[in-house]
Parts: sequence; C-alpha cells; structure tokens
Amino acid sequence: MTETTTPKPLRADARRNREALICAATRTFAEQGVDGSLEEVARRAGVGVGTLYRHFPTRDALLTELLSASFDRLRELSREGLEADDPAQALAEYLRQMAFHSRTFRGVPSSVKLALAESDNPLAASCTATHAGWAELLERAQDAGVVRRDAEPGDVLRLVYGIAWATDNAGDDTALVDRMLGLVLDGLRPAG
Amino acid sequence: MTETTTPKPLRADARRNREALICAATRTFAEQGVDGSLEEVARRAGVGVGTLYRHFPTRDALLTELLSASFDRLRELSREGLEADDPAQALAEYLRQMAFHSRTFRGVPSSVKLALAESDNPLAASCTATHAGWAELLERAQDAGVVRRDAEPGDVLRLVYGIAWATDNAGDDTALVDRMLGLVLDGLRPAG
DNA sequence: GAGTTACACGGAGGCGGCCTCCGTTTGGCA
DNA sequence: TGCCAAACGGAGGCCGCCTCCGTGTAACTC
Repeated sequence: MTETTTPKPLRADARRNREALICAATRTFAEQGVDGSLEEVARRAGVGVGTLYRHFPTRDALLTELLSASFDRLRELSREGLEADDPAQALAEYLRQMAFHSRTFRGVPSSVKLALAESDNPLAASCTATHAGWAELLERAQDAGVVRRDAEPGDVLRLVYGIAWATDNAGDDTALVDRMLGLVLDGLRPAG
Repeated sequence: MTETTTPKPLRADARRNREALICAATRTFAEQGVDGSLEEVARRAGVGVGTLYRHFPTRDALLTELLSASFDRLRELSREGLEADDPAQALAEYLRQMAFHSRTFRGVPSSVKLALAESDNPLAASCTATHAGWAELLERAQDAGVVRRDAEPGDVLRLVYGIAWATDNAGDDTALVDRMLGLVLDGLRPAG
C-alpha cells in the first residue's frame, strides 16, 4: 500500500537552511506563540522569506514539523528517564519539558490538532508514543514510592496543560512555570 | 465601595453606530472566527475604522461585549425554556443555541478567558448565571422524564464544547452542527 | 579545473489588516 | 439660530502574508 518513498536528498545548502528555519521557528513561536511572524522566523534563520515558504508552504506545515519533533524529544526523554537513577528527578525534569512543550504549542490551530486524530498520520503516531512513554515514567516513579499511587497519568497531563494555559500571557516568565510545576510535584508526593 | 457611576448617555448617532458595530461584529466573528478582520466589521457596520476603535479600543473589548451579550441571551433562553410547555423541545433549542455560542467564541484569547476568573468582573457574573440557568433547564427535563437521570450538566456542556471544537474548520456548515447535536440529544434520552 | 544545469536562494512588490491622528461633521442645548 | 463638545471618517504609516522571477550555486560530468 504505502511504499516508503525515499524523500529525495536535499542539496547541502537547502538542508542547512531547513535546520536553521526549524531552530528559528522554535524560538520565535516559543516567544510569540504559534501566531508569531513568519518573516521574523526567516530573518532569524538568516534566509529570505521565499526560502521559508519553499521549505514550508504553509504555517501548518511548519507547525507540524516542530510539533512532531517536540513529541519525539519528549518520547526520548521518557526513555532516558526510565534508565535514570533517580525516578523523582527524572519525573520532575520530564514534567518541566512537557510544560514547555504545551506552552509552546498553546493555540495550535485546529487544522493541526485534527491531524492528531487521523490514524495514518505520523504526527498522531508520535503523539501516541509520547503519551505511552509518559505513563511508563509515572508508573516507575510510583513503583519507587516517590509518587502517590492514585495519580492518573491523564490527570497530571491535564494539570500541566492547565499550567500552559494559565501562563499563556505571562511572556517568557519561565520562573512562573517552574513555581506552578513545583506545586504539582508537591501534590504528587505520597502522603506522610 | 463600587459606586454605580452612571455610564454617561451617548449621543444618538454614537449609540446607533455602536449597535451597528456589535451586530456586524457578531456576523463577522461567526463567519471568520474571533480573529476576523476589524476593518471588515467597520465596513459592514457602515462606519469608519476610527469609529470602531473609539467604541472598542481593543479587539478584546469588542469580544468581551459580544461574549457578555451572548451569555445573557443564553440566560434569557433558559428562563423561557423553564416556562415552555415541552421540556424536551426547550432543551433541544437551548443546546442548539449553546453550540453556536461555543462555536462563535472558539479561540477566544486567554486575555478574555482570564476575565472569567475575576470575581468582580461582570463577564464572570454573566457566565456563572448562564451555567446556573442551564443546570435548571436540564433538571426540569429530567424531572419530566425526557432526559436520563445520570446526565450531568457539566458533561453535556463538554459535549457541546466538543462539537464546537470539532466543527471548528467546517466553515458555516450549520447542518453539521445540527447532526452532531442530534447524536447528543439521542444519547440523553432515558433508556427503554 | 571548466562547463552545465537543475535546484535553491532572496527579496521586491502587491495586498490587506492594525491602529493613530487630525481635519470635518453633527447632535443637542441655550 | 448659533455654538461647541462629541463623534465621525479615512488617509497614512507600519507590518505581516505570500508570490514571482531574476540571480546564485552545489553537484555532477568530462
């Protein structure tokens, strides 16, 4: 059915610029939200807007790329966390990253969100895998006795989304995010 | 404490234009989402943009006005529904209006949403009253035996928000909304 | 190393939205 | 009727979106 067509190799300069664009977009959207200026992205990447639009014909295409990469990074982080010595520390670090992930992609358009519901979509696969990884990480922390048994992965996720929502218009005040995360982490500790 | 300062009477033309702007904004935001063009709003209202900005210095101010009015209309509708002969019919009509309310204000910026959390904010008061009215209406339908006893008002609300979300980029396809609402209404009927 | 060419680049330019500013108009009052 | 504060309108400056096309160059060949 879906023959894995090799995605044709890019010319060296094209690949460089693509990387630079992704990097610039990450910073720009983190600061300005997903409505951030695409011209600003191009400017920061040191390329013309034409180059940006050739690589990513629409804002959604760029967002999807970033979102996918962000999911994969979280997935990787949960794998590392499972190997780490200190389960509580690993959990804290993961939640922190998850909070920034949610914050960056707050307000992502529904056109992109809908892609998460399509079964054959690679973005949806990343998302599902990421959630699975998160659940494993939480479970390990519970097994180690550093997190309450009755904490559901989905509930904690919602709390983190809540933090992203609540710090929506707090600019790049990462201290605020950390403070709120601290509250959540305290709440997760076993009683006594 | 809060002396109710009379809000100074507007000149006749000013009041006319204000009404026209609210009307135009309602249509425009319903069609284009809350990011719709303010110039388009002014155009439709038949006034200059300067007039729009004098009445509503920011997009949030305009949105708040519309949102507040929409809440109040829902509140009124629930009152009428309590008096109506057919509780099931009243519920259906209310849900329909609620769906269009949610659809219109999808994507409302967090700056406005945060106003809903401020205790002394009139918008928050409208919102709270509306929810209360909705709960009464549902309860009456349950008392009349046309809706399952175990339907929680909050859960039904979430379903309607879900419909608003899912029909986000369906343009002005109201038939889709109606079809989805039909499913919800079917689900609300008592078993047997 | 020189030549070739398809791929990639850049940014000007047209469009439209945002918001301000200020000259003009008008409602309401005496 | 005359006055004037209140209200109006839209030009203009700025910025972001996206396209188009002339220029540049990586990579491959001989």
